[in-house]
Amino acid sequence: MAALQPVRGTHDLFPEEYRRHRQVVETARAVSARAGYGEMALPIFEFTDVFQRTLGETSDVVTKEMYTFEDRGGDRITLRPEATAGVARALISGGLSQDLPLKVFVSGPMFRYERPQKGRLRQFHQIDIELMGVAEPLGDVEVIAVGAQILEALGVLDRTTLEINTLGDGESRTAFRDALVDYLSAHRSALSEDSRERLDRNPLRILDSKNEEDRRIVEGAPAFGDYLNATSRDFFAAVLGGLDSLGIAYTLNQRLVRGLDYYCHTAFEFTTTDLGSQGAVLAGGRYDGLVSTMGGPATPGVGWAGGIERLAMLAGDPDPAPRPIAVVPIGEAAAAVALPLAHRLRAAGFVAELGYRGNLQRRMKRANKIGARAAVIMGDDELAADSATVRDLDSGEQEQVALGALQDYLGRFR
RNA sequence: GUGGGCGUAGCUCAGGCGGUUAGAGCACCAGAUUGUGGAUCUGGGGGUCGGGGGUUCAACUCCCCUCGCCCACCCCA
Repeated sequence: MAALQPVRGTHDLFPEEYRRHRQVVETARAVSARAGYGEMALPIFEFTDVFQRTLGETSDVVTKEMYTFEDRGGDRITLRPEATAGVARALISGGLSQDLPLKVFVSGPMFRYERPQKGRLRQFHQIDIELMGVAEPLGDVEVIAVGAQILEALGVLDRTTLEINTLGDGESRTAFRDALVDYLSAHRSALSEDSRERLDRNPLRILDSKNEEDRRIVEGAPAFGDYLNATSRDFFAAVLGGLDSLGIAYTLNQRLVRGLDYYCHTAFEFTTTDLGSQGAVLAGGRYDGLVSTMGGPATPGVGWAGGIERLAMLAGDPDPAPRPIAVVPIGEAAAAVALPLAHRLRAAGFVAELGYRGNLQRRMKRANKIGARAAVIMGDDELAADSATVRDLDSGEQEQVALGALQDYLGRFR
């Protein structure tokens, strides 16, 4: 299109819609703060290496989905596709491994170079918490519980399902992966083209295939549970036990997987069926190998990310904005008084709107349109009496009030 | 990246098997109402019919390309 338009997959958020986003972020910030997670800010871009190093063998594919470019100094830069790698990098470069556990809340824009669809933009927004330095299953429980409390506070928990699985520790996962690849290789010719490729690249993902024939084959595949060693089984049992004790409902889903090697133990997603095929609203897991993969000291970690757009679509309307008081002068003498009056009202904590032009009727229409709760009308008559006429725009009743008593009187409209 | 659907006013949409001034509702502006909003009535502004090219005497309409949106696939670190 010739006309000016935003870059594909990006979106303007005007105040009305942005309030829905703020509701999600503010709720998440407040709830996570009660569990001891402090908000931090991260750069919106990093050296490409920061993200690429966390992607391992699948990087060929995933790199194509990153927003990457070369800056003027010739450095390869990537707009962050998620927050976890940035937190891990900050932990390493900030020397924070001396001061664990690290408990942080992050929110803001993320970028992926993908074809947009419902709930999936190129610039999207996430909330995110990370708990680093805690190897105990209690950490997984806390992180999931905070997510559940946020969903509850947003009123969407009952429209989501918590799906959970364990990937076990490294030993278990390797054993399972080998068994799975053996099994699937025997059925290679029957797999879909996509899955034949996955078999080499990211075999666990085949468990999640939407292809019907694939699913038939997957039904006969080895089960993850059979390959878990005692350590892994105990860990998972402890996580589930913690959730049980908190009354957090979950569904075991053995097809819920993560492709990369540093993931281990718990993987979970809060999903919904209300958003088409982009069903995950808040998802995460344990990543004990991440920090060392990036070159830092071995540091366990667990966390999640939630999609703000998706959560905002599910959540109800946010609390309405406070309704303004409209200051309505009639004539120039009154206008000279109205300006400082509106200023004083704002200083006193009122939301005050002073129109910019127009006669009384015009200004009253405007006051109605912006949803003003009351109008403070001032003309020559009121000025002469050092007063203003205050009209309740809901009831239509009005009363003349001395300027000295005005703020007090307007208190009823807060 | 692949496949499908859709682009007409700020918004939601109608329309014409190619024909001269392109419509409605809502929204906006003005007036009825020169010190009173919401309701009603009257009038008004606003469109290169997404963009480019082609066919034609004539294209918003047909054809091709392109951009964008939506849906599914892929991907989901």
